[in-house]
Amino acid sequence: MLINELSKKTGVSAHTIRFYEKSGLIEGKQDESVKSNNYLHYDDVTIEKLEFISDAKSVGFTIKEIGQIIDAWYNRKYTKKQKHEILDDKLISLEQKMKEIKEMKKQLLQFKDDVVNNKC
Amino acid sequence: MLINELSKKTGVSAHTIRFYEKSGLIEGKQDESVKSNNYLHYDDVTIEKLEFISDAKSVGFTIKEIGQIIDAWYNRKYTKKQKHEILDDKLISLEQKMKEIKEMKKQLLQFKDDVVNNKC
DNA sequence: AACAACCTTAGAGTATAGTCTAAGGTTGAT
DNA sequence: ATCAACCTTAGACTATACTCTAAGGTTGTT
Repeated sequence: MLINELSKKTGVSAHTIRFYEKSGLIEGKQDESVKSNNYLHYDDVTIEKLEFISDAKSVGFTIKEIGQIIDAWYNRKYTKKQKHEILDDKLISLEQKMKEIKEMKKQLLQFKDDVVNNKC
Repeated sequence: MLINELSKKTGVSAHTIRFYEKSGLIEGKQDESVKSNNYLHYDDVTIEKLEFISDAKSVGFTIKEIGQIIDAWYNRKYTKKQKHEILDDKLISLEQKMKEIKEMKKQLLQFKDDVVNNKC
């Protein structure tokens, strides 16, 4: 599919898709049999990747980190061991985020308590 | 205390402290008895606020959101009801973040599994 | 052939959150 | 009085992650 269709299927704008492509997160391929244009074609894996990118951004991963994860997932340039290292590293950072959120939750509940008791 | 001392006590640079002050997150006070300068003085509550800001940034809250929370905590411009609404709203967004992180964790574990089984 | 509706690249513009520099005034010790 | 070590404001600069515009080429239908 071409960029517009990919955009419609994922809800990600064509501009943003091109930005992700420049950033190395996704990759379209030219149809070798067509020489008259340089239109890029995208496959269903790219849809999966864009969905993943959206989720990964939500949890606070940067483009760079998302790139690492996608590489650990789809790319052939890493060994199994390297892939595990990358993914384990991200899993640890998720645990950290989780811990921070729990602490922030406690803090906000304390604030609510302070409001009730006129402590602020 | 003056800005440099506050910076040393919190680990937040004087530049960033000024940026937070401009953003409305914290507020120094001039010593009314001294007319020769316009040095701003900060109290211990500002230390608490800076520590809170750091934690709140870690969980992904924006400066604007952090400002709302600090206002709900310290400011007199809201009723108790309004303060609760703001804090409850942020608590809900923490729950949401937590859910997203748990899903991302599952996803990354699946990726690890795929690596093991040569599915990618 | 002409037209809409696509496609491309290059580069400018925006928002967020700092980070730094410059220019100038104040304080406190020598 | 002078000097280091503070303080101030204004504004320029940076990185991240988009978001948009311009200029030009291609495709498919009429």
